[in-house]
Amino acid sequence: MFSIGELSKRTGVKIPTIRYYEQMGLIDAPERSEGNQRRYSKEGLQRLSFIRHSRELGFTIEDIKGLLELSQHPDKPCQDADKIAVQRLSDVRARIAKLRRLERELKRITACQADNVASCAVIESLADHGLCDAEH
Amino acid sequence: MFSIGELSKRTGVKIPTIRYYEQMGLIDAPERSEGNQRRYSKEGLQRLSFIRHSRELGFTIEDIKGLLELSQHPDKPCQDADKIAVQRLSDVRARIAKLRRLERELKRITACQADNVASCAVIESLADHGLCDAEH
DNA sequence: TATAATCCCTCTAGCGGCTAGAGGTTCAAG
DNA sequence: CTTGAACCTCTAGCCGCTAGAGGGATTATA
Repeated sequence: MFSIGELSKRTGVKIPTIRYYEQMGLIDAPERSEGNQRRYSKEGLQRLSFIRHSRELGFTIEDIKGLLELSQHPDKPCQDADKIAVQRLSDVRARIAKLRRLERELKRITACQADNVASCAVIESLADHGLCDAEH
Repeated sequence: MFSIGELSKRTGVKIPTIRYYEQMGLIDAPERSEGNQRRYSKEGLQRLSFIRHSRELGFTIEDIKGLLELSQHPDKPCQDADKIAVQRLSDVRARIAKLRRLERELKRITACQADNVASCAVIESLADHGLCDAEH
């Protein structure tokens, strides 16, 4: 049995966030001590680790609800889980592509050699979209 | 003189967002028509374009306030602007690196061949952090 | 056993950057 | 002059937390 603080340390999820997940229905309300403090079991720990890992991979709370639901039913086909993950993968790839374009432009912009704002490439580039190398 | 709708069309910034920027102090409150509707000048258009472009590059509202402030004072040194942009560049690079790690892991995960959840790689990988290829 | 330090509780509000909707007013075309 | 689109203000909601107030519980030490 862990207190919320211990659970937090073991999973790396902050205390208010754990309570938030409980509120959102991601984790079940755990047992309580006599003094009304939360007491978690090993299963609670595992479930929270699952959630944390999923969040790190960028799944939304709603995604995770679906994934958790699935993981509770090992006999079901896993296409749903796969679909969620594939969707995430394409999100991630799109974001990478977008950030790469930004990187290119920022790199160009920050090669500013001027002394004052009047001829500063940073300001100039922001002011005039037409100066950009690429669509973004 | 543009109405807010025209300004929106020309800049691609949605109407409520323009009003939001005004509220946040990013753009000055414009003149009004007799019937109290906003009327923008060319400068308003330029300023909003600047803002939009900056937002696309991921600068925060606060960053943009600083950049706009600078752009109003062409005689100032431009190191401040450069500093903001360099900071953004390193943010962007960090995010790209993180997303690349996620991509790798998601790619591995989504190569799921199983029929049911019990042996589904997606669920499995999320459940056990130890299975990950990389730190994230 | 007393007490202090640390933990935990609930509740409410705030963050950034918008977005949506209600309920009403103004503008421009025909 | 009428109609319909565009505009106005105001409030509340989105996500995923995070912070703080004002209190009670638990635990380590004296």
